[in-house]
Amino acid sequence: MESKEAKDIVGASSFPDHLSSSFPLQGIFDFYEGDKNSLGFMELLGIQDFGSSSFDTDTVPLPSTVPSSSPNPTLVNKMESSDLLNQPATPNSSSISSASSEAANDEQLKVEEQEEDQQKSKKLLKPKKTNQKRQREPRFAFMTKSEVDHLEDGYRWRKYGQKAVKDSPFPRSYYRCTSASCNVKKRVERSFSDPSIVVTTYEGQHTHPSPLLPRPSLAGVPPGNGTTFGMPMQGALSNYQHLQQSFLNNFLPMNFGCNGPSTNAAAFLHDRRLCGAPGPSLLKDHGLLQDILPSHMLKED
DNA sequence: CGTCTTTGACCCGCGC
DNA sequence: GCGCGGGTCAAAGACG
Repeated sequence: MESKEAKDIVGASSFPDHLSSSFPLQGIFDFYEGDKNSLGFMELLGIQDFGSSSFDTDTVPLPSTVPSSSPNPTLVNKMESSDLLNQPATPNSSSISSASSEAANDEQLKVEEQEEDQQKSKKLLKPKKTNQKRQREPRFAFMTKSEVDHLEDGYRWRKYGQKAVKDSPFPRSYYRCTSASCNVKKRVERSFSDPSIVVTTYEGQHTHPSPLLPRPSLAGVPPGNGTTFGMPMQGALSNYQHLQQSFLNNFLPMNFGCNGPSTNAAAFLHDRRLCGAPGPSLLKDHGLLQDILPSHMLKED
């Protein structure tokens, strides 16, 4: 497990014009670690939220399917074509999980019966723990330009599988959070057309703090401190709340510790998370967006 | 010895 | 129904 800590944002790139107006979710900025030879070079290329409904298995299509007409053809085309932009954006994603659990209760008996049947008919096979239709957690993917596949994110992961990806020479790795009772998974795969790009897809949200990230300064930080960065407050963006939360919960906690000066956006994103009240209520403004997007992009007139 | 990775087999959903 | 591909399981091995 390598340690990859982005030290600084050397520059926040501006968005392509065609993106800035059509895809508010995308954040493109660069992180560089001082020593690029130590695997620190990382560039966050894009963020994508998949919502929480059932999903297809290829939500992050490989660049090979994308015409290369832009500086970042994969990302651009993918983001624009993704129906995530058109979906209800699950503003009340919590209702989904509750509905799911009710459905799960409802199906419990059927499931148990099916389990019995299955075990009878497959005594020689490994008994499945459940025949329940898999309930998918909200997923959240982003692309990073990195030399390493498995980016350190502050949580401990156990690799439980690796599969070859169709039409790609690079395998996809499957990780699960090692914390008991935490059901978060992540998939890591490298882009085919641009091997320097790593696509990381998180599924679910951590139910525990980062085990690798000491937070000595947390107690000393007044709540609401996240608004002190001078970013413009914009209108509510509830559609993105779960996206932001996923991002904060899953990715940021570690690459950017909270001890250093909050001179990089990710670090102060992290501070926001730590200092603010947990939950969506924190993110009444643009939240993540206002953090990663250049301020001029947030002005929507 | 505990933890993690590897890897082949299996399960499952989906498209044809 | 069948085949394909993605996702998961779990035994075995590696490693510190």
